Amino acid sequence: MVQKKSLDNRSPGFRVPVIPRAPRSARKRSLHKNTADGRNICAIELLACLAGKLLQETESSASNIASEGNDQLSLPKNALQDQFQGEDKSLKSEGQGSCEDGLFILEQASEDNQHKDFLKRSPEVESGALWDRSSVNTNSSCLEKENSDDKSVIISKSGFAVSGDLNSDKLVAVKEQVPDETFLKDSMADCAETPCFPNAFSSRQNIGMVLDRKDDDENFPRFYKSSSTKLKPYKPSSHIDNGRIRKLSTSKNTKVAPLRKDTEPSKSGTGRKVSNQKRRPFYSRERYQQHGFLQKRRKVFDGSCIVTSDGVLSSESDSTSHQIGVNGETMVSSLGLGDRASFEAKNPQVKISIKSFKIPELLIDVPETATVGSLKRTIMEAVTTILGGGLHVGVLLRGKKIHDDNRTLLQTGISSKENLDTLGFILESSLTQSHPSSITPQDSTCTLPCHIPEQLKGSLDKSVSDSGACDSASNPANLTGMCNDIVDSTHELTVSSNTDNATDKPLSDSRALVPVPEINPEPLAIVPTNQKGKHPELSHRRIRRPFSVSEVEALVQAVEQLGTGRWRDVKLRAFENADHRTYVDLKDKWKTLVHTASIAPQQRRGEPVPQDLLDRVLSAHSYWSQHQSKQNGKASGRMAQTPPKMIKANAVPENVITDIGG
DNA sequence: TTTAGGG
DNA sequence: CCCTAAA
Repeated sequence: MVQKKSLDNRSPGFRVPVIPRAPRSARKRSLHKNTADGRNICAIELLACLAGKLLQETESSASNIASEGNDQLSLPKNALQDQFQGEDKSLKSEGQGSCEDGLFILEQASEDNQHKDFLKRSPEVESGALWDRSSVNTNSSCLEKENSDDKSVIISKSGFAVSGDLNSDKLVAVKEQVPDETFLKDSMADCAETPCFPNAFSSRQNIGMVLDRKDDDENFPRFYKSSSTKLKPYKPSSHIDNGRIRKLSTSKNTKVAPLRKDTEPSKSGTGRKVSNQKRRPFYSRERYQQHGFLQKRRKVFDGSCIVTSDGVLSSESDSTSHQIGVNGETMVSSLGLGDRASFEAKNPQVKISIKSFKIPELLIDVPETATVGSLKRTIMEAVTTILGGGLHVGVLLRGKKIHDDNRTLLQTGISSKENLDTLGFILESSLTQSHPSSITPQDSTCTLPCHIPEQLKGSLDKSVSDSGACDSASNPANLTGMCNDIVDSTHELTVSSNTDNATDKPLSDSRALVPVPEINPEPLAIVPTNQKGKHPELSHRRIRRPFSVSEVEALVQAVEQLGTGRWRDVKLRAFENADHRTYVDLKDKWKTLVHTASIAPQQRRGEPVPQDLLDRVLSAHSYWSQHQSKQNGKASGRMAQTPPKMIKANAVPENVITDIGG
């Protein structure tokens, strides 16, 4: 996108990068929502768990569909209804709500076989199509109402959105009514050989990504409280009109994006406001959240098949080992009830089943005119970037992080049943400078292991606070609803270069990503469904968006030519279309660039900036320091006389320090 | 609004 | 990135 401005032909221009959200900048804002949320999560997961069991039960009795790796668990309508009754009801009704409630309905008229087949070996697996499908399937299995010819699946964007009435306790109770483990075990045995899911889902950690929109604080509460309505992904017109949106969006840079494609570039403005008025790339926020999306799937584990709802529940068939279900950020485990004796006798093994990992929050910025296809790719890029950017796993036991990597599981207590229940894993971004803040044990707001790591909280908070920024973009429907065929050729959203570095390795893992929910092929008008403006004061800090190398390049070039002190011009010149970059940002960036260039490479952080660029930074910096850019610029109107780069390069020998990096 | 700097 | 004093 962006980069319309020709940078003198010399600059390759830059593209607005898709930057994975760096947890590092997690701002701890109010945590008010967290507590409640955390509870709900548990409730949700519990319910999901229940559903899983029920499902299992139903399934087994109804003959095994396991014939060929069908990952789609179908759950007879009745079963669900009966079991959930009230909850179900509320759920459904909620599901019918507008997208604001985070629920979508998926009309899916396909046969299991198709899906199975698809999942098994679809060439699209790599393209992201899998995401769509898997999402569908995954979700389908959660709450699926099966009809003779078509199914309606209620999907929760942000997890199992059961009614707000449910609380942990209640759920716990419910859970206990579920068929015993043995039963489950048996029923699951049938599908033991079934490749429950594509490779990605079985042997390696599953990564679930929840694309969700958190428009504003209201969302959380609303999400649970729900009330009414019919289902539809979104209503293009039922909400605020564009004008309204725009108005609302102007307050802060990171607000809602206008739908319209608009108009011509505003001639003068460059500041945030102006930017907003101009075409503003819709600001999307995909965040994974701890709501724990309802993803139930089967897993084959040494002949046993575990059905879990995000790790809430897992059963083991192998008495000599433990199986631990991992769930997203936090994972829950349950130790089989098998006899311990034989277990200890042998060389005990701790089996850990990671149901899914949620990837850190993603922030994607794409133009309104971007196609769904490109959006998909963008997301994929972002995801791979995150994965490749250096993720490491953190192990939590009883809410505490285990730092000693050399200790054995036995030593750390991970092998003991009691502890397994409190075992958790968390993905942490290496990009995050933040020291893995140890999770506070007190976090366990709920009875069950539903620890919410600080980081998570942070991001949650952030999302909440950033609320305004999100919007439609995250509307799942927009993300995956469309088919890939539309693979467009518009490169508007080419992902930034900074993804390059990391794309390699993770690529292969991309399959493991389990995006989530979504769907509903509908026009993707990006409709900011929420009207914010609620708590302006909560207004947020803009999300951190590291400059990509190309951006830096563009900046450097512009400064070389314009000099420092003319940020507005720089902005206009090189970042006119980068609405999220204000001249202040550019100025700040330059500031940091200068600093970066002055320090040893080892001290630098973040995506490394090519040394040559840094050299240019120093050159330009020193040059303009002596040449009062302002004066020159104004006076000559053109700085031809004071050619930046080249001249400096030669004139300023200091630059030669290049390799040293300062 | 834009700069310039400190936070 | 944010916040602001100044210009």
